[in-house]
Amino acid sequence: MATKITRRKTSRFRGIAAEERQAQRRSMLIDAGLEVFGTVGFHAATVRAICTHANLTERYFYESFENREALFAAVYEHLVSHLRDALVAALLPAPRDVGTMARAGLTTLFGAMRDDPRYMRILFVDVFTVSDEVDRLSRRATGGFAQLVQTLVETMYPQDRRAGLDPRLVAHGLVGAAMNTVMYWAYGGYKEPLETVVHNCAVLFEALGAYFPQAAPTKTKSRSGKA
Amino acid sequence: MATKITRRKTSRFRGIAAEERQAQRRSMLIDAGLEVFGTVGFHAATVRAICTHANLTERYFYESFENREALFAAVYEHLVSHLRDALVAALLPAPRDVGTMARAGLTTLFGAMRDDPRYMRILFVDVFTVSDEVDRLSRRATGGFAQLVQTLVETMYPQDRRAGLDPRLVAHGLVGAAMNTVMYWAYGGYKEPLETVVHNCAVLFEALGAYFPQAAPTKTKSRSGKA
DNA sequence: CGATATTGACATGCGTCATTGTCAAACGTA
DNA sequence: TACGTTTGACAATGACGCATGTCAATATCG
Repeated sequence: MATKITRRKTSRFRGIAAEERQAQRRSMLIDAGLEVFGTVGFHAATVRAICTHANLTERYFYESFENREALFAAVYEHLVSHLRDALVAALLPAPRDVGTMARAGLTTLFGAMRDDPRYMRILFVDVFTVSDEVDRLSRRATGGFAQLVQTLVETMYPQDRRAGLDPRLVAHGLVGAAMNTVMYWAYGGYKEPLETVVHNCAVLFEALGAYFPQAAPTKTKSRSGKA
Repeated sequence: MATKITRRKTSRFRGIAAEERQAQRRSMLIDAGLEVFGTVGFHAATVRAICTHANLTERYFYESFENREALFAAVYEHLVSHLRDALVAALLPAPRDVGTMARAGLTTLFGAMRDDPRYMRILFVDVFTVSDEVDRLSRRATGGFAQLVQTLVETMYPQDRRAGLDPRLVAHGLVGAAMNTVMYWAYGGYKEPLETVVHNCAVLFEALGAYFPQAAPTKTKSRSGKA
């Protein structure tokens, strides 16, 4: 063959480096994935539809992602980290009070769901049906949120006040309450004001904080036999 | 062609009437649907696999069901009505006390989930991703359970004690708590005893019963500012 | 300008699965 | 026994979608 090999450093196209162009395409695909997965659901989402939304051809899909499942995982992680950041930002400056913190967190989460209903479909519905691997991903994520709630409860209330309760179970219960509340809200078309929904969910957190059935509160109080 | 037409009434095969045979096949398909949908999930379940499990050929599938989705709907309704019956049976004889009734109901539901984990996959996971029609089905079903909880709460506590709360929202929150609790339990391999899980979930019901932030309880009690 | 890199539109191969159809064997009844 | 019914095994068809490949048009840079 030809002995002379012309090796050219291209690396720039429309003024943008190759690496950055690729990163942009990946980002566009994640946006498109959010749109398509979040509206028609994972199983009805075709690679073609995603690429059409991203204004890219299928070749570029496989440049950034192994397959449809991999894109879903990326979208999912994207949303989770976004929510986690927002949650932390909302909780850090809040007063160290269970009710107030619950309201701050729930306001952030519920607000995000109302602002972008596509989140819900991805975070709470499809994620469990994509694959075992994505399922594990979601366990870690919701476990992380439950961990947050658990830490909050454990910090707020000393050991002796929550005797007989398993903080992990309670935390997952509270997380489930929030999830189903927001889903009900969404299905009804977000009729109720955000504050109302937050309030009705936060009450569960507050009520638990005020009520520990087997507790030995600071003030002597007869433990009425059965709960 | 032949003028004589031999019309024979068969109607019996292996001693069973045609109608009953068909009903049996339908029932076997529902059982197989529970097995396959409940293990690999709806989207990975093929008609062939279902028929294999039912010991029937594909022809008989379409004799009883329009398509895979129709079978799923039938399986779903089957499970829901089963659970509803069990729940009513558990609640009717129970004392009219929120904590006790919650425990009775949760014990029934959680026990059913542990006895047959396939239920969970169908009732709480796949049902939202099958189709819009099945989705509506599920809204009605969970709405029914929430209605039950709501009625319970409204009966137990008079209007003035739940001022500021929307019973529908609270009920959906509690239902979500139960759902996520049992899912966490299942994912962990049902390590904790049933009573423990029930207790940690029932506490949410009880706590709410004992705590109405804007309530004006019968006994005068200083409303200590924050929870 | 000319060579190469990059892109976009589209085609192709491949496998899977739903759904219908074929056919012979087993069965029940006259 | 003889005939129509019921059943089970399996083939045929057609649609769909993933994943890869082709090719011309456009952009970049020496």
